[in-house]
Amino acid sequence: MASRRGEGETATTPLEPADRERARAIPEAAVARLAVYLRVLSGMSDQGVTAVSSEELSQAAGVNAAKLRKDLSYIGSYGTRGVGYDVEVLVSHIERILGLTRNHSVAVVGIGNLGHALANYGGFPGRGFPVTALFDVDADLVGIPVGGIPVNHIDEITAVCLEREVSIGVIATPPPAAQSVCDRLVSAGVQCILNFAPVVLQVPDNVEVRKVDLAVEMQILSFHVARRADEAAGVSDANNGLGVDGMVIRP
Amino acid sequence: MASRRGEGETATTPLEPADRERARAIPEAAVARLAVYLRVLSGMSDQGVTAVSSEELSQAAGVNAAKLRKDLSYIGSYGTRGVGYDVEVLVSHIERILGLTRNHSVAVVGIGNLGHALANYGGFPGRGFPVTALFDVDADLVGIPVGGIPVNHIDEITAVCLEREVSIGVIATPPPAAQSVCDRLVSAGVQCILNFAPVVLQVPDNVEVRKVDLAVEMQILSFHVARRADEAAGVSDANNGLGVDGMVIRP
DNA sequence: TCGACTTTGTGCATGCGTTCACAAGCGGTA
DNA sequence: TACCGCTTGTGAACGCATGCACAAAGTCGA
Repeated sequence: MASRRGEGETATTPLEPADRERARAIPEAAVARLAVYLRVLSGMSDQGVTAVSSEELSQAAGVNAAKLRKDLSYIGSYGTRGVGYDVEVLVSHIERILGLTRNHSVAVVGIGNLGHALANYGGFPGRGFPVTALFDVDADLVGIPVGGIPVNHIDEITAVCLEREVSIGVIATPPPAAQSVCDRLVSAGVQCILNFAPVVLQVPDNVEVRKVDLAVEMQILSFHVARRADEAAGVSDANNGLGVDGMVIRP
Repeated sequence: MASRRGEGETATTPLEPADRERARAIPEAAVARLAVYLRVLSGMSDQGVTAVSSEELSQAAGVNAAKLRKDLSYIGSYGTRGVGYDVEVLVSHIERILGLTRNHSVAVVGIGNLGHALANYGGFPGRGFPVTALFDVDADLVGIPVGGIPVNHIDEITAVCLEREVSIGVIATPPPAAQSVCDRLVSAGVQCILNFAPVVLQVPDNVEVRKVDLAVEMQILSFHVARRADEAAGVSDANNGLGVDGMVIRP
């Protein structure tokens, strides 16, 4: 209702000024890793582990220990020298920094194969992201519940998103529809979009877009396959010097 | 056929030594963007566009023009100064560099919601990635075709992957099964893996893994929501310096 | 209480990727 | 043919992220 994000934001954690400053300084890459640490830590917590060292945690998360410590230092100093980190403490601080103390309701647009998969994900791994709205153009789908949530028609995006306070929109439509859907989400006040359509979305500056592009991922892998094959097939190492260091290699 | 990658690699484009050297020097980030350029260019090609300038192309791809030119320079100099690039020429060179001249057959493991979606993707947007094998543990699924391909039991991974020369494995299983599936794929000779399971996979050095982690993506978005809300709610800018002792905090 | 050992937090250096700015090169035109 | 304007290709500067190495700080045992 009237709880547009305008003012007090008192509903959630206090978020002290110092943290806010810190949050702004966290490198994007570190944020992504924090999310991974959080998952690993949650798993440990479930198994009754209460303390962990940077070495253990880094190994479980598949990163360098120094990098992990630096990442954690971005959110504050919550470790104990000589001992390590308290799992619960770390979990709660990472959750706070990542904004997981709020409830982010999610809308999925495009109930095709992928949309179904997303709708059934059921809040996504771990708590925190309830899917509260589904949309599609197809009239045959409208009204039918998927994963417990009824599908609305795409024309209702604005109304429904505002009503249910959707903060994250997921686009799983065919490419041609993506930009139009994106525009509607934006006009409904959605400021974060996760885009699965292979399209470069145009959005205002105040909207954050992340894209998941399967074709691109496959092609990157393809590149590596090709590189590997070339290395193997081509003269194993007879790249007889020249080049290597500097990109430049002119004929 | 004896077309294992052992020797001449005569089946596909010649790939001259100079290109091989160049390919090795292409930054990972640039490879990802090349894939995007390729899609944009393909779209232009379909619409009958034959030439394009770096400015136009960069705008369509959502990147900086200088960056685009540098990215293209990694694969060679195929533009014409004062004119721009020939769309077809660029398409074919990017395809070659990305290794899309070969056929990469794909195996999807885990035919749940996501697996269904992937199987039905039908070769993925654009040509080049035929899904040739599906696997699941569930005996009820085995034998039933999904997207035209019959599902095999997970125990058959090695045999089937070798037989169908699978070069890319996609893991869409629940988290606990992911590592075991990964190991099987690796032992079947699969050197590239796209992992949708929220798990950090352990693989030998010669295997390339890319992961798509929805939870992480959502959490990154959540972080930005939180940051935005804080900026809006918190005294608009009264971050009156003195941000902790810490580093950074620029005026 | 003291000392030895362990692990964090971080200044610093290194390397990679992005951005800038401009010379080189090409087509069109007189 | 010679000039002019446009666009590419790239050297160089910059900035961010990674990794190293060590001092600071805490625990544990004697």
